[in-house]
Amino acid sequence: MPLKIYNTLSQEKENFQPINPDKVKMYVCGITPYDETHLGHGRAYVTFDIVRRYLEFSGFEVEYFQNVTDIDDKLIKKAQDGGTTVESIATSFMDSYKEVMEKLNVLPPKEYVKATDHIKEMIKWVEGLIAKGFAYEIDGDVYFEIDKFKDYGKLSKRKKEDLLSGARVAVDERKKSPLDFALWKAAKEGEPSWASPWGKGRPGWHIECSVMSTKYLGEQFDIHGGGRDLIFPHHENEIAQTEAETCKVPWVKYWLHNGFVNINKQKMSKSLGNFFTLRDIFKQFDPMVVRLFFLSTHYRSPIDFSDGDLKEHSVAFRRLIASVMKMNRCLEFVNEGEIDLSYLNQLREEFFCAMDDDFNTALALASLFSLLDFVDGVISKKQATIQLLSEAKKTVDKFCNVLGLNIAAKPEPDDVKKSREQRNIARSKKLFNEADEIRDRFSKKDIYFIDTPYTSGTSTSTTWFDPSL
RNA sequence: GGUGGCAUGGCCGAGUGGUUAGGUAGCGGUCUGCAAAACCGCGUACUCCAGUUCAAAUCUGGAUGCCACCUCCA
Repeated sequence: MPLKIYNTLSQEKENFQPINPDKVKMYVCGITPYDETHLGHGRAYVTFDIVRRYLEFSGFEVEYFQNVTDIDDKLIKKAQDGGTTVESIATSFMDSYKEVMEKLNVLPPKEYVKATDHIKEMIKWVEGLIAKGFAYEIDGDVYFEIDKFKDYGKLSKRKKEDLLSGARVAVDERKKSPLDFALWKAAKEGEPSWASPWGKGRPGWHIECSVMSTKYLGEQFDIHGGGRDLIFPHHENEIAQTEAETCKVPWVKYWLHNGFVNINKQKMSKSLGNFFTLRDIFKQFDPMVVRLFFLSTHYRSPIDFSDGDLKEHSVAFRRLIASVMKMNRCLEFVNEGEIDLSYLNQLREEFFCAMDDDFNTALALASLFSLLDFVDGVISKKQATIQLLSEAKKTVDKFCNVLGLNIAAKPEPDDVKKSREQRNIARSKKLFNEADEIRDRFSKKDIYFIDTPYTSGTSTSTTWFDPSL
């Protein structure tokens, strides 16, 4: 089954065929590092991490870039209020972002490209648009003239008239159309600025993505992603200015947008005060639990967040870890033997079908859990074989790798190992009080001993696991 | 007002024109000394109305409700 991807541009799932058959070029709108990384960022970048991982798994070489908007109004304001510089704020929140992403097991892009490193290219680009008649300057500001670009609205499916009637913004009378957007903004007193043909100023928000994505990926590339909210105006404007400048259509072949994180069915936002940073959430929940929570809903649907949901996924994640540990341990005890692997093959097929269908991770998870059920059942009936467990393990590893779920077994700490063995000796001597005491002592520390039916001489296949990272 | 989307069992959440999603919670039972986050069994759900069809929760139309975007935002 070919990979199908929902394209916002066509509003349909399309068979995925990159421009170059072996290589996928992908650009995702990154953050403006003016505050802590929140749940919404987590969802977005986990989504595109899945896209990237699955494309790589499917045999493509993926070239993935993400931008950093390290100059903008919010950063300027924060710097002014805090008596510090835009640069130091941006650097520190960017570091924090990278740390959080690493915890979520999000693979880094090839490069995080910074807007402020590309000012010259942006100026050149704006000059080009003016020369081609798509842009005009007023008092040091440069605007893109919407009416010159015929396809305006093709991504967000909006007509200019509709946009005009619904406009909620105060209209700047100097602009030719209220919808014209800034390519270059004249500097106000005390703002960071760069010299340009139109005086001191700084780039508008949208131009950086056009300039940097085409610089690193070429004038046409495969995938451009971001949150749903970016469809309009950000991505719409990017298309206008890019296709106007390069005359190559389409600029981007597949547009992907992830759904939002909601709190009680409402969009999470600062103004509503229903805002959660990942750093805070990680104090209570393992990052892999958060990742599992994201994966349990299709990436384009809104996902409602609550404490209870994370608790449910904590249980599910523990179960996953417990099964994996059990599998590993039993592998040391079981014998050779032929066993029918057709069910495993079926689950593999289902898993990859699900992923091929626009990255349906929620459905793919069902295959993962069915596999755990199957293996746990076989173990508990004492019918496992080396062949089966090693195949199952390989499969679980593969699934988890595609999903970015980190299930790597931690080395067993010395005290755990010692106590586990001690407990087994106690059990063999039928000193059950002592055995139970040991198990209870560790379960209080969130470390669990689980017995399985396999034994070999005096040793037993009791395993341990610690569901935290 | 315009545009897009959603309504599924206690909760979360996939999906298909007729056959078990899955997770989680609950109930009953089982094994192993016990325990388990283990095993076995248990829920015939799909907003409402009309239509298409042999058959619709799945397609069409309408209604109702909810959400998002149209302003910085993942």
